Amino acid sequence: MENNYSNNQTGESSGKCPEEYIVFDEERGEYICTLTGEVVEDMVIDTGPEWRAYTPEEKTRRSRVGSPLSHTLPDYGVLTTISGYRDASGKKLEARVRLEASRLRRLQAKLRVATSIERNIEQASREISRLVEMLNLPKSIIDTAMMIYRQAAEKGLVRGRSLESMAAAAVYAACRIRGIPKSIDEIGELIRGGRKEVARCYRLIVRELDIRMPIVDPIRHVSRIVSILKLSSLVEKRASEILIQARKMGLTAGKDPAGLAAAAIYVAALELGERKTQKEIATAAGVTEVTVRNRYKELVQKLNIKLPAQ
DNA sequence: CGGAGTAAAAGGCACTT
DNA sequence: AAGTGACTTTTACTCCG
Repeated sequence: MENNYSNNQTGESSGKCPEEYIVFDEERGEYICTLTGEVVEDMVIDTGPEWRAYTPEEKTRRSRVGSPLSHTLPDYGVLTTISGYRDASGKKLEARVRLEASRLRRLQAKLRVATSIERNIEQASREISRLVEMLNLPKSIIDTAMMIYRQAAEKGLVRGRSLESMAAAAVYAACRIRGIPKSIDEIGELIRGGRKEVARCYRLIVRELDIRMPIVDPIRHVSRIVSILKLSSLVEKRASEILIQARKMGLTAGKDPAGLAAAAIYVAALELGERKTQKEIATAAGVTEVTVRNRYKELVQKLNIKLPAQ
């Protein structure tokens, strides 16, 4: 799996609750501190229907529905240019006129590129909206994704790649920026290229546009997984504690946040007698059993967690 | 079946030659 | 630009209670 969890900004400073760790939790409408995991401020915000984004019926939405992509790009390949050094009747043009013609030609070429980019962006907008809707993401993601896509398009990154994949990558990037824990797979399932394509385009975007990408806090995965498995909020709380502790010990750098969250939940559920199988947790988190095992073993060992006798 | 463990594959990143 | 190494997760097993 793509290993972009690298933790460059290892801000492991143990401040009380510095402002930069306070983060808005989209799914729950709360401000939480990612260091302590506590709710900083309870703000009842109506996030509309989006709050159901992470429920089990996700599965049922996996089907490929939505408007089919149209291949009817206007002007596809058939373009008019102001050409040559002869006029309509075939006479050679004199120098001045020729200069004028070449100026127009350049202008037209520029304009053509500009409008073709516009058209491309417009189509991408449809695709992005479609993805955001199918993933039940907040509408505001569309704007973020569009910003990213626009920059990519203007840099000419879309040329030669599928618009679909680039749009999907923009959506994923937007989620990352906003700290929404959507996986590349979830987005990849909705397009033809699949996860691999999305991942490739995403990396390209990040590299070429110099976007500094915040790593997704594993704690953000916790509430999602917990709600899928219908575990108690005690488990959620305890799992967050474990993750905070793990981060302090530098166990989180370079690891899949979803895997970490899954392992923490597994441990927490075990401790609190709300046992779930590794398999259940793994699939809910979108990782493998083995990953859960590895992470969980590491957590138990390095954090000296004593598990109740089974 | 759930859990534990493992070897081998595969992916992606930071290096070098 | 291909090669290498030190990572990761996944796949596909085996073994145990």
